[in-house]
Amino acid sequence: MSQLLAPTLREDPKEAEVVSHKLLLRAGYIRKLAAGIYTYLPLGFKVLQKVSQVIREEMNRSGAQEVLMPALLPSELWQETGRWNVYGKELFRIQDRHERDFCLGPTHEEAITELVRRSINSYKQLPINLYQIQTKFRDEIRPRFGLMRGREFIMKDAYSFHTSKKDLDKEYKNMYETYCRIFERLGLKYRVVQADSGAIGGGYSQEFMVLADSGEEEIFYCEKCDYAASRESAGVGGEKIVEGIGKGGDEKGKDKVKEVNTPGQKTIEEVTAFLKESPEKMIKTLVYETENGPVIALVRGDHALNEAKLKKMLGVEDLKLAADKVIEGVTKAPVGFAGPVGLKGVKIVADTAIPLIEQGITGANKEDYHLTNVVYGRDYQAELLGDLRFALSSDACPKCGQAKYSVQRGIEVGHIFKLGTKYSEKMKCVYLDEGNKEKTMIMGCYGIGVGRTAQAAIEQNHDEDGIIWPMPLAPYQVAIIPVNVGIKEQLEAAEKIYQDGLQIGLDVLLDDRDFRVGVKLKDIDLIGIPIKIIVGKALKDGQVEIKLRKTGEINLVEIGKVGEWLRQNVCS
RNA sequence: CGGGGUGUAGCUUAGCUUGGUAGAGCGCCUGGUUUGGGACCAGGAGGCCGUAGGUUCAAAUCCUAUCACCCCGACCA
Repeated sequence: MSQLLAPTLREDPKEAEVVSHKLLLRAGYIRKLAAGIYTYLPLGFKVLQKVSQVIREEMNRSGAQEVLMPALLPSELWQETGRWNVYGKELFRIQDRHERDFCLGPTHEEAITELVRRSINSYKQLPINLYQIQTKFRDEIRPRFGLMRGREFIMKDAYSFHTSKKDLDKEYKNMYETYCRIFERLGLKYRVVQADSGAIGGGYSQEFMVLADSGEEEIFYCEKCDYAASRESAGVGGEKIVEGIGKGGDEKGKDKVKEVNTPGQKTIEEVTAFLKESPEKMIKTLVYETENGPVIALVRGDHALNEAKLKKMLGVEDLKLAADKVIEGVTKAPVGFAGPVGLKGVKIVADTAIPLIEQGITGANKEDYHLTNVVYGRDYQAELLGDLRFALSSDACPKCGQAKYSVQRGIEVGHIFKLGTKYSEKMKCVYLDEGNKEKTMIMGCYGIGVGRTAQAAIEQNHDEDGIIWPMPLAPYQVAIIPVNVGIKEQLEAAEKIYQDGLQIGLDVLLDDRDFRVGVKLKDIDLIGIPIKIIVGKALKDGQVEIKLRKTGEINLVEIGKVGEWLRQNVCS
């Protein structure tokens, strides 16, 4: 240890905000080179290797084959799939001396598809699952929290190729189980959630979330059944799509629409305050632009529209809130007074909560006026009805109908996708089937953030003294601490135990630094080594102390039996 | 990209309002005393005060620009 580069810090570096980041820095695991770009010091690198090793073993066990692809990728491949243009600013682009375009790979669908289409042409060679553990590059809008969101980070990515949807389903399930084994072996508390597949695209996808309060995402899950989803994709249960309403029969006893003057009152807050009404009665009218023209989306005043859901409902690629000009064009009124009543020639869609508003309030499409007593079906009608809003914890589970969601934050450490033919089609990744027919391969893709997983583990396992590594992740499982290296017997005994530990095949660290014990113990605790073997006073009785980081439990063990103790307590 | 904030020694920072050429704690080096949970004494090394320009007799301090980093929002493993 006296030679190990593990520069521990007594104070928190000010660049860090979350505990896991502070601890990685303080305990000498990583050092920052630039925003979102880190050097892994010996300890940090060792932890990465531990994570990688578990991943590797489980992936291999599941039949996947390891490869290593280039990080530097030619633009041509990305042109083929169209992602050269779609990926946007997040892609690190560079040119070589001949001014040819390249990028630093943020993910490798193109590269792997290129490989497979060139080397596989028969159904007999399928299915196949190839993976790599490699550095990825993404020019993140905002790198943060150390390894949580870097611009350069290490990821395991796997890609599978199949002849049928059914075969993909089978491999997807296989990977799902593999991931469960990986995160269980790493000793992490996690949950699997339904996810939005985002830019990588394709169909079905699930995220593996490590539970932690500092997580960037909210997980909505049901305590009754196994339903869990990200905030992005959590469904809203309990509200039936109301078909019956609106064919003219249901407005008995309801007042006529009334126009009210609301000078300058534009936002939901302003209008509700002005009219002394609650936001649940408001029909929020949002104008969006899509590649198929403008669309009006309606959600309740106290709900937030989920653009991902809207996109899916409309089946469009491009979606953004309309510019003021467009809104004025559609509603013939200044921004802030839009409403669905009387609008013609524009597609209107609504959240399922909308028809349930008995007598709503909404913009009059006329400056400084709103309408009250608006009734769905009598005064306006949506072309499509569906779940369009972000779920709230008060919403019901869409799967079993349980009345309330539970919400907890989590860190996304793994993501599995059924890609389908999104890439293979564009890149003509085909094979010949039994009938000598050319078919497009069906793909799946499976990622794990390696550094992120390590950091997430710290987030879950630490105390005020530092990190408490789960055994499989610890850079060293055991630290041997001679209390005073000046005392020959202590140092020699420690060295002997060190050698024994190595022999058993453990990662052992000998703290031979000429410091006071207090300093050494503090450092080892900060670093998070699960087991300390303290060689000190008890040596004269032929004993050493074995102390557990997690519980503080101390065992006095005879020096000759240390090897046996370790075999029993660490190796198993 | 928008909003907020910070740049002074390896780390944490004082000084900036009210200009006069930099101070502390920790760490590091030397010697000594210590030695079971971040010891003590003595001595020492280390900073063109983020960078560039300007104002001034004089700038860490005032002004302008620029860069870097951190935090909050829209994106993602």
